[in-house]
Amino acid sequence: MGHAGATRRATMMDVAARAGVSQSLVSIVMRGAPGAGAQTRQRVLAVAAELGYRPDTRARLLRQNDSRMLGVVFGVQHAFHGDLVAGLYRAAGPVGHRLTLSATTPDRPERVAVDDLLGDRCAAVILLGSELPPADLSAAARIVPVVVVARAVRHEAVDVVRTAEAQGVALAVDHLVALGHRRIAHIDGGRAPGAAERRRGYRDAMRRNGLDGEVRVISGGPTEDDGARAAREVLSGGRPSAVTVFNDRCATGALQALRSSGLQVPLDISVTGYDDSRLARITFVDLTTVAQDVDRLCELAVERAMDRAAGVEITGRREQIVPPTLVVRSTTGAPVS
Amino acid sequence: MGHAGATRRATMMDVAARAGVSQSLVSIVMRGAPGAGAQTRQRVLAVAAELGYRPDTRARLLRQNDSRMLGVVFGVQHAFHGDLVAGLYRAAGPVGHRLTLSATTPDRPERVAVDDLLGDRCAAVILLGSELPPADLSAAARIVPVVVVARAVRHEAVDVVRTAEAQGVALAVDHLVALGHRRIAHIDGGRAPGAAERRRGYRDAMRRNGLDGEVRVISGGPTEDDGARAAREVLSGGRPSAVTVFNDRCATGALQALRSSGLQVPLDISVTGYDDSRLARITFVDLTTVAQDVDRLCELAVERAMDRAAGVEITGRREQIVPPTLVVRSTTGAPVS
DNA sequence: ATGAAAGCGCTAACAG
DNA sequence: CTGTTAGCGCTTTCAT
Repeated sequence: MGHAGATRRATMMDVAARAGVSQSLVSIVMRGAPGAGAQTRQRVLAVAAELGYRPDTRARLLRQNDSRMLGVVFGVQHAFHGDLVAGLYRAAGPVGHRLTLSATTPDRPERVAVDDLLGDRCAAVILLGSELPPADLSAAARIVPVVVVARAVRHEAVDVVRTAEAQGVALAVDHLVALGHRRIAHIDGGRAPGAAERRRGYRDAMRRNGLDGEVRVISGGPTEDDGARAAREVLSGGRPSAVTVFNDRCATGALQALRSSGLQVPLDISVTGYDDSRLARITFVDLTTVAQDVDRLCELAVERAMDRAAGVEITGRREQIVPPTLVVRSTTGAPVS
Repeated sequence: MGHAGATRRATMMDVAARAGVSQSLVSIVMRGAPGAGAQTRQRVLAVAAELGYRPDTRARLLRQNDSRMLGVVFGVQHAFHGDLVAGLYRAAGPVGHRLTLSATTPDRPERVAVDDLLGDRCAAVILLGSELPPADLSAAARIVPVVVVARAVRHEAVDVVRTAEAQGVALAVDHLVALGHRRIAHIDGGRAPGAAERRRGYRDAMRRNGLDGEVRVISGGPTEDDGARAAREVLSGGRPSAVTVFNDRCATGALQALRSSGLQVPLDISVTGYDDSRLARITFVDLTTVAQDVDRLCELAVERAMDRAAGVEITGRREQIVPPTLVVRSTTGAPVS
């Protein structure tokens, strides 16, 4: 057996008829509102279960005209976005909001994903790592409140919640300096999101530690292969005692290349990553890395989205910046020097 | 400025009033139906754009009472599910169906994700790698057609679309045998989904190749750490010349452990993975692996879901099995022997 | 080519 | 405690 096929789904009317009550009473019972007798309630619930009845969320929202629903655009093949989506569910549930997801994929550009959401009458939309051009951002923001997470977009019409990227790299540099390192290089992320700010964070931190003369940026990228390539370049130019890397994937690639050229980590060279992704936590990688505060980012994003949707007056900056933390593992140590 | 805040979203009525036509005409124009003058059409479209108007998908579906919408439950932190979701969008778009996503996360069990979808009046739901207990599966299937993808659930009420897991490992074994290997071990996935069938595929393939005596299964698991642990065990017991591993993550861990104990891959030992994940494609991993046919899996899943939703009579088995392919890269080669 | 009116499944007054 | 009624924003006859 299985599902009947083209059979109509049960409605409140069906339940009402079968339970011998009015449709409004069924409504009251289904949403647990006060105003129904205990046994009526029970009978209705029994019939509903028997019929496999589920209230139609859309009809409900349509009527209430208050969607209490947040749209989320995310890259379904982007691991960090997965962590953020999980955090958003955690943040939205307790405050009574649902999430409706719209994914970007290689064949489904962000514009399409956002468009989809706009038809869903979300109270607000949250864009993870948005790369939408300003014009599209404006267009969306005209229709619904827009909150961008984990991307430093500069747009007067949208709210932004993101990590203090520069500070993350600074934490890594300070940690290495405290261990006694001076020749600290940086493998950057090229034109990847956040790369510029992390690069700047490295430069500033080096300067702040009086290491202007030691600044050395090697061009890398977001992938393992970028890291491996960059590592080979690092070695070819008077080896530093430590290197801060754009992200964990890139750092993993660099680690691999470093080790396969005979170096010991962290004995000969220390390495830090960024993201605290699952990659970094693998026992034999065990990478010292910078962790973004996912829960905090998500809480702030949901809160801001709800406030905008409710028309709350917001004082202060549209950009909220969350500090990262350093997770020390085993790829950093004192230099032998 | 940004979004006005608690302002009401524009409706068809607003557009109609501003354009000086009836609401029905706006409806005709917005969905591109025939029956509107060219200049009227233009004026309406102009007003809609000016007002930032978007038709309400929910109201539309509610009225049409034909959702043309497929619900998808997926693990948002599961990389392979990301690939499948991308494939589902590709498959559903051309046949005029939308997707509505509901994610499982560490705090959001599959039951909750499915429940959410049931209120959305999807025509059918597609469950990726479902681990729902039979009772829950039955409950869902009573309400809406259910298609499970990438998991060999055995349930009379649901359709299944999955890869011929056993065949995948058999491809790997045959490839190794063709290269001249005989001592081929298998690092399994423990109790992970698909592990049992892949283990069986290994055993059968060995037998078919007359290598019953060489069968050796080492208990592993789905993660890199599992692979590393298993690899150390492999080495401690009379080293095989090749090993087929449960999945790419596990294989990567095994590779790492093998190499760090001084072995050359594939010179001293060949290794195969499973999944053809991004991991396998990294240049310095470059893993020979088994690829699932994502597009085919998704096409079949969407087709089946639509057929069930439309009440099409389905003859033949409820389970559709898609053959995998072997992707030969550089972790396999002839044994030195 | 255009408009009026009914109703999708539900919630929210309001009556009894 | 229970039923009646009026929409939410849209599509869809059916008139005009």
